Amino acid sequence: MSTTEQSTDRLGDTGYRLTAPRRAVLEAIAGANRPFTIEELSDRLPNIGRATVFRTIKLLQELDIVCRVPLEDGGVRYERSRSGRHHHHLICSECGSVTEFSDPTLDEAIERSATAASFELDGHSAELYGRCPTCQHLP
Amino acid sequence: MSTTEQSTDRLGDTGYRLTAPRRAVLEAIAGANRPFTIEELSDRLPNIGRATVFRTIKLLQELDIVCRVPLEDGGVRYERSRSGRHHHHLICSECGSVTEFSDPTLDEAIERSATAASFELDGHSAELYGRCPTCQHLP
DNA sequence: AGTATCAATGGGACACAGTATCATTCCCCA
DNA sequence: TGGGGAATGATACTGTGTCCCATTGATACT
Repeated sequence: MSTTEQSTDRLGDTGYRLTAPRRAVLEAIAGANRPFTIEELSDRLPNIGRATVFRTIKLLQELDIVCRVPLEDGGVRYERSRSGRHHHHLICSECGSVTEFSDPTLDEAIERSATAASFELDGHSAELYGRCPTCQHLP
Repeated sequence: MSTTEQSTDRLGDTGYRLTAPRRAVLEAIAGANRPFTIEELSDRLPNIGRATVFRTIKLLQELDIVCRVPLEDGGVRYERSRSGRHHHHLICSECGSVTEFSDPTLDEAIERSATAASFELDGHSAELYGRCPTCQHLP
């Protein structure tokens, strides 16, 4: 079963309607080979309203099908979530690639920090910026 | 010595000019009692161009006098940095307060995650979202 | 299958964050 | 005290995201 099929199933299962625009967005995301902006996505879907693209991406984030990737310069890109679960990002400043990783010890350290400050933790974000293995040896 | 004076000194020491607009921004920041947006800051400084407010905040971030606080909903606020050093944020979703904290074990966990992925780390961000001690017992 | 309901859409206006340009100003040092 | 260069301000522009509202269409019910 393709990832697009998995995602449409997930939409249906959660009570959301399976509309043509949503299918089109899912297909465009499946076809993207690197993190994308909404503008890029919207340009690839000229028959679909920009507001709908935003709404669909928001929905897909809630379903953990897509994740938001905050860049070091304040910009934002989105990427299809590989794991569909909680994770963090390694973001290469050279090639822009985004790698997901999960690390329980990192999450534990975050929880300990919150506890130490008597803070009731709801969620967190952690992004690591640097150079991926491929880009380390370039100028 | 006031925090504003400390900051103007820091500007002078680093070779930046001490101009009237920069002093005004520093005073407005010192007078802010909660994290602010650029719009709010700009509104409080009607005689100062918006571009200058942006430029000054960017400069103050580089000098670790001000820090950028990314919110859970994607919005951004800024706050005067208390420590002037590397730190993370505890952001209360109830009252919007921002608490700085430093935790070497958290930074170490981040470094270990990068190393495990053969990633050359340049920087990172980590924000914790939840409820501060004061807001935990509210409805 | 036919239809009613309400979620979803499209398109434009709007809000907010941030940058680019460029003529003018003014800080600082010699 | 004057010259050079950094800083300013006004405006235009880009990008991200939301709001509104009339219209469409997926789903459930008969």
